[in-house]
Amino acid sequence: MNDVAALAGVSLKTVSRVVNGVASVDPELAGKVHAAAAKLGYRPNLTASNLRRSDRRTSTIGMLIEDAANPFSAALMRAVEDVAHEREVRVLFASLDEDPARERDLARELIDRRVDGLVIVPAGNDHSYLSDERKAGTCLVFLDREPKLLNADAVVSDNQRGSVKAVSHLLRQGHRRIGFLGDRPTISTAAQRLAGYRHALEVAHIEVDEQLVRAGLSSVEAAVAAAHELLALPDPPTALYTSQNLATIGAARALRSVGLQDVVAMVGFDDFPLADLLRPGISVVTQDGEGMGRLAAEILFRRLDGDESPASTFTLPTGLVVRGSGEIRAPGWDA
Amino acid sequence: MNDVAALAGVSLKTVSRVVNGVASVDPELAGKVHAAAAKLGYRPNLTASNLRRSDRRTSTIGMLIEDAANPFSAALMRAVEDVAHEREVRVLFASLDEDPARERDLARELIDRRVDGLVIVPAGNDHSYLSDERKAGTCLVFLDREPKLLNADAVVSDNQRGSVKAVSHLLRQGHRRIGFLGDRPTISTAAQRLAGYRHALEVAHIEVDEQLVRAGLSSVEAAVAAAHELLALPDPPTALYTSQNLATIGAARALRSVGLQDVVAMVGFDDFPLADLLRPGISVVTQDGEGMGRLAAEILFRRLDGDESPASTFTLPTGLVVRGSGEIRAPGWDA
DNA sequence: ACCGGCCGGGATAACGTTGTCTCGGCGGAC
DNA sequence: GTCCGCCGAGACAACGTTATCCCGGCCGGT
Repeated sequence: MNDVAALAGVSLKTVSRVVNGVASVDPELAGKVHAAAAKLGYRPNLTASNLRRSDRRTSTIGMLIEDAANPFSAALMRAVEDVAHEREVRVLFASLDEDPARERDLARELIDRRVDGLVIVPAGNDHSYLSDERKAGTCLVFLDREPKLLNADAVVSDNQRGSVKAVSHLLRQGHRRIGFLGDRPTISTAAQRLAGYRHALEVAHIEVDEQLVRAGLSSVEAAVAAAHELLALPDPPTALYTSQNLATIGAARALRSVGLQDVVAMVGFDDFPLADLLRPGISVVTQDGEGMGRLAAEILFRRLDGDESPASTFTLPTGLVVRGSGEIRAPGWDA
Repeated sequence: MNDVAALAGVSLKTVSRVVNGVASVDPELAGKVHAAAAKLGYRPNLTASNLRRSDRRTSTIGMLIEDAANPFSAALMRAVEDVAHEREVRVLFASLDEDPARERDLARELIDRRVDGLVIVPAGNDHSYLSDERKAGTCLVFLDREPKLLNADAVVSDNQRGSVKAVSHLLRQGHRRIGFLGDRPTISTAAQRLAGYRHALEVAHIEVDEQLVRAGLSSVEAAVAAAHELLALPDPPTALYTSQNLATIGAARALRSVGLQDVVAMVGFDDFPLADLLRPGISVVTQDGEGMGRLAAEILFRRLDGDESPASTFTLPTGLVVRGSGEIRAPGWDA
């Protein structure tokens, strides 16, 4: 910038003004500055600019997600990116792989990098470590899972109700022995979905058979194995509720490998591409990943624009998409 | 930092030393500094630190991709992130949606933000705008598509050979009328895949029927429509080669909607989850997205570590996964 | 013609940190 | 006992930009 000023024969400040497009600069001087900048290949240093600027904004937000390669996380990222892009804000991301320590370290680091705000799909169950940061003015929005031991905005799906929707649907087809496949209950969404399953059965006056409940599945392979175990029980379930994507895919795989896909009903939580092309199509409870991501980003930017209202949690409704697998009737049921 | 220094009764520089873990600081002073920092909730400002530091590294790389929500892009991102993470480097990303102007603007902006390097899945066909930046020392690695009018490293799939693999496989099942569905040929990978299709037919002494070639498909819906058009021809193809993910899904959808999935053969380029669960399973040519992403990132970091060897393009081989759809024989063929 | 106000541009400091230089103190050796 | 050397810590400048303040000139009004 110094060199540009020298070459254009103006002061440093005038170059700064021209670069920032301040209107009150003499067009002739501005032309000289532009010419000099072009000749020298001058590019402004946005990190230095940010350091000095009074608004202290980096035009960068951080996003901590479960795994960038996971389709649900990817949808959230893209939605957040789109909202940020409208404001010329870029996104710094990192995958957590469900590791609470990694969440803590990365959240701290991104804050130290002076991101304007942070969208977090948390891995841990204690976010009190962020309370100082929040007091210091960092904007935080939790996504998909609520914050624990911390007061902050959140956008989540109605996991429990979604579960109830899935299980009631199976109950309506006459099923009474419904298997549950899901992720580790330390993950709050997984716990809520399991709670919804229990609740739906309870309301229907069906006692939960703990043999049919397989939580703690964190891979397709684990889900396949668990589904096979359930199907091999002396009194196997006539339907499966798979409370997570990988569990759904694992169960679909397991059912097909033993040819039971038209016999055992199943409903999954969370949609996935091609679910409709399978035979039978997989019925699912849907959540609006794109909507959740957009909303989280919008809340974040509203906070950055000065919204000081109390933190709150936005719960987005789920839907039920009927494709065949969830409408398989229980044996001997003709309602 | 000033306040910490004051509270600890030491100089600014000593605080800096303690924060950066310089060994030669008196443990007693270090303790005081740590206590003061904790008391004041001091957090270092990494942007300022980076501005001043002599290595001029932001520990940030930029990544420009097609669309974060697209599974192939997502796999690339995750792979790059993993390599970066090992070096404590974070990733700033942006989706381009195949818009060359967006590519140019975002590349410039990320460079102005002083990312240490850039991994680009380019949208445009002229990267000469980056030649100044490259001369100025910015490290660039192109991913999935080679740079045009610019000398830079690249990691790509062997698209043409992969296409040949797919088409030859169909030829071996006796097919002579093979439809082509693909993306816009302005995208270099799409062009290479179309070239591979033409080449394979040429080698087999089969003239390309231009009626069977449908390029320019950029959505599942367009692919569905194009597939239906091909199937409605007076002399329809007996097999389809779909040279891209969305085209493959569109064709699978179209075939199933008219019940021809066991009659018309198909092979797709690029694998996708659940391809094996469909009936018939979809045979595909696979590319190693994770490997490509990792390699691109590794090349980038090698450059950042000072590798000055001439830029080169790394071409990764493709594989063929046989699942059923590609092994459907041509009518009357019993080889 | 003189004065006041307004506006464009320049000098200077500052943002929060680190590199460099220097100084002071302590210990060991002659 | 004195001197030298080494090591730990502080003072100061600098990174590349922008905010603030001020100055000078021009124009309009009296």
